[in-house]
This record gives sequence, C-alpha cells and structure tokens, in this order.
Amino acid sequence: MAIVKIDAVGGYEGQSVTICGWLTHKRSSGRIRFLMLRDGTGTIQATLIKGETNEHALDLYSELLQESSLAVTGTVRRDKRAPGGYEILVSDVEAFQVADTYPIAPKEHGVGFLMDHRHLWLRSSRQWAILHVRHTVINAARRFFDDQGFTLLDAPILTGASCEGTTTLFETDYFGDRKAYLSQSGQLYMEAGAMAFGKVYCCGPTFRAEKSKTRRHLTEFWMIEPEVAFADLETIMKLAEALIVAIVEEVLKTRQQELHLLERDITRIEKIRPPFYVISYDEALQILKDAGESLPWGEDFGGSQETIVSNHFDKPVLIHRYPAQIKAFYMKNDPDRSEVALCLDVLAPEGYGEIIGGGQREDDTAILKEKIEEAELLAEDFKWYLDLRRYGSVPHAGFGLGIERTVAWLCGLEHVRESIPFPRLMDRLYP
RNA sequence: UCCCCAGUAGCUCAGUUGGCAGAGCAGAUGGCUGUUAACCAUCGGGUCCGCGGUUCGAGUCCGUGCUGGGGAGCCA
Repeated sequence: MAIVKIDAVGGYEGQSVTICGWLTHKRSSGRIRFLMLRDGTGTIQATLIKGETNEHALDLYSELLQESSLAVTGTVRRDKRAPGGYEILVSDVEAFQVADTYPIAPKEHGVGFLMDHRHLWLRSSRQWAILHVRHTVINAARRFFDDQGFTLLDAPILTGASCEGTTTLFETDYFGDRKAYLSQSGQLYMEAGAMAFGKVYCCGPTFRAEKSKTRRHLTEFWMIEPEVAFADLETIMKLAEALIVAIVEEVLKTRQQELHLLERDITRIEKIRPPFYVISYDEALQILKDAGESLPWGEDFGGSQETIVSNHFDKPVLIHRYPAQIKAFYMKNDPDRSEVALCLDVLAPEGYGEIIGGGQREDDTAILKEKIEEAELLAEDFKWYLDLRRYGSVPHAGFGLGIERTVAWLCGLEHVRESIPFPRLMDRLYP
C-alpha cells in the first residue's frame, strides 16, 4: 500500500492509497461521514460510508477530535462535491493518537491567544501559506547570490563589541569575566569576507533590544547581507533592485496558491518590475513637504513619513544620500558633498517600510578612525576592522535585506509577527 | 518609557440606570444517506483579571496593580 502525500493524490485516481495526516474537521449526515485531513502538503476530504468502510473505522469516527493523527486508507476518487476535486473513499482508518480537545477552533481568535499557541497556530492554513512564502523568499535570495558567484560566509552571532551604541544590544555573560553581545548585523564581518572572497553574503538571525512595539519590529529577525569588493553605491543599488526582482519573480512563479489563500492582491505584486524609483534624501524631503509633512534637513524619517513617501510610489523606492549625521560611522561620505553619506534605503510599497539598508563603506583608515572616535566607540574593539583598511583597502559596498518585512509585504500582512515561525517580541518569549 | 483600548464559560463576545450570569462556537448525548466553518434538539461548563474602596446591594462606579492589544518614541 502506497503512502501518498495529499498534493500527489491526483496521480492515483482509482487506486487504493494510505494518507497519513491530521484531522482538521469532521462532518456527518446520517450514515455518511466526512473527515478533512491535512498532511502539510494540502487538505483532502475522506468519505466514510456504511457498507464500504469497515465497522472499526465507523466506530472510531465518533471518538475523533480535531487534530487527531490518522492513517486513512481508501480509493482515490474524482468528485465535484469534494473540496479540492478529489476525495478518498475510505476502507479503513487507524489513529496514531486521538487528540485532546483542541484549543484553536475553526472560528475567530484573538491575537494574544493565538500567539500563546503559536506552536499549534503553525498548523493553520494561513500560517502554512505565509511560511511557504518565507521559505521561497530566502531560497530565491540565496539562489540569486549563488548564481552570481557570491560565497556564503556565515557571520558570528556572539560578538565582543557593539557596532552601534550598547542600548539596543542583548548582553550575555561570557564565562564570568567578560560580556558578549548578540549580533545586530553581520555586516562588519562580511566586509572582512569581501576582502577575502570578493563577493560574499550571510543569512541569519540578528538581534535588537529595542523597546519597539510596532507592526514592523521584532527583537530577533533575519537578514540577508551581501558585501561586494570593488563596488560603489551605484553598483549596490543595481544589486538591491535585481535581488528584489528575483525574489518577487520566484514568489509569483511558485506561490500563487499561497498568495491566493492569503487574499493578497496579486496585481500589486505583479507591478514590481524594474526599473524601481530612485530618489535622493533631498527629493524625499520635497515629497514630504508637498504632502504637508515638512521635515527639517538632517532629520531621519519616522514611520509615518516613510509611509507617506512609499505611498507616493507603486513600486519599491530607493532613497540615497541621507545626511551623514544620522547614518552609521562606517558609511562613506559623498566626496562631492561631504554632508551626505553614500547610503541607500529601500522602502517597500504600501507602507511596509524599510526592507533594505546599506551603502558604500568608508575605506580610508584615517577617516574611519576619526568616525569611530566621534561615535564614542572603543578603538581597540575595532582594531581588526581597521586592519581591513590597512591591508589592501578597496572601495566596497553592501546592504542588508530584512526577511520578515519582505515576507510581510509580499503576503500583505498587518504585522511582521506572522512572517517568522516563532516571533520574538519585547514582551513575548513563549513559546 | 509614554499615550489609548481591553480583560465576563476552553474560544469570540453581549451584559441597559448599580438589582437572579447570557449568546454563538468548541465539548457531551441523540437525530439526519453527500457534507462544504453542514444542519436540528438536549445537556454540562463561571475566581466576571487581582487587591482595596463607595453602596442595603458592584460584572457595572472610584483607586491601584497585573496581563494582553494598538500606537508613539526608538529603530546602522
């Protein structure tokens, strides 16, 4: 007897198969009974009829509660009345386990309750769709870099120093006499990698101890961070655009069913084709001014300002050359205009905010030393980083793409917490 | 850290002017020969978030704490 996955039953019409899965639902009408089964690849209706199904299975039916784990054996039939087009005419049912009363009913639930049951919530069709899109986003991004000759170079998660202030760092004890921090970014290490391999990227979790309670923030989130030697801002802007295009194409190609299930307006994603919009910080300020939300030059955008700018466009918008004073110490200043940094942010459409941040790195030892001092960082922590400029410094650039915000945007989610299997938020470490 | 909202059955919620604690779903029992979140009937199920106060009487009003949600600040 073949054990068949639900998404493959179409190839077994008329044959007897066994499907192993979980009970999502059951219904009955007189002597005919229905089990809805889920196995991770899809759902299918199994039909029990007196006379065709054995007595053991008919008796078992009445004991089964939602999420009981089952092996269902029967004949695959095409039937218009069955959701999905195929059903199993059951000959026998065995239970691996009869579930206790399942807390998540097929009705509505509040966010807090679902988050407390995240380990079970993952079984619902909506989460199935979202996390499939996440899988594809990560895979598409990695394939994009692999195909262009990048080397995957994983960055450490435990680090000895902060690259920004210590206020947003998670601190942990390191063998009693020292402190270690959870990485906020793999970037500095990718710079070292770029000097060794030319083109590198990392993909992994990063941590921010920001006390942010918004729909765009997690304390643990994943980034894909490429870094390229002999590259300037323009090169990296082209790379950022091409990466997003590659991700969108792959999601549209392989995740139609998931997007449909999420009731995502696919036409808005189909618009995401090159070229994207490219504006300077100064031009973004003008857009805000025209919208009646003037901001003095030198200030960073808040969430509402980002939304105003991104709503101005139907595709992602690349914003370059922010004031140097609001950007990190390692950003290279524009030689033609020293008050701005050669940096790049990409805002997703529909108010999903910044999905990419990056730019060209400072490659001059003396200037970088100065900037480290200005940022009041410990010079000795960055000795190795300065070495990269002492031994064959080259122009180089890179960026980080936030996985969760990208997934939230493509899926049309209201909050990034659904775009990662087990979200970590300011007040939530369970489950 | 600040602002706003909420906390009543396992879940989602209603509860009028302060006067006997309610519905739908889930669960149990029974009915129905093709159901689509089936339907119909019956039944069980309560620390009304905690503490304090006002009152003859508090789910309801006041104070306070806790928890959750939304937002702000913050966010290379």
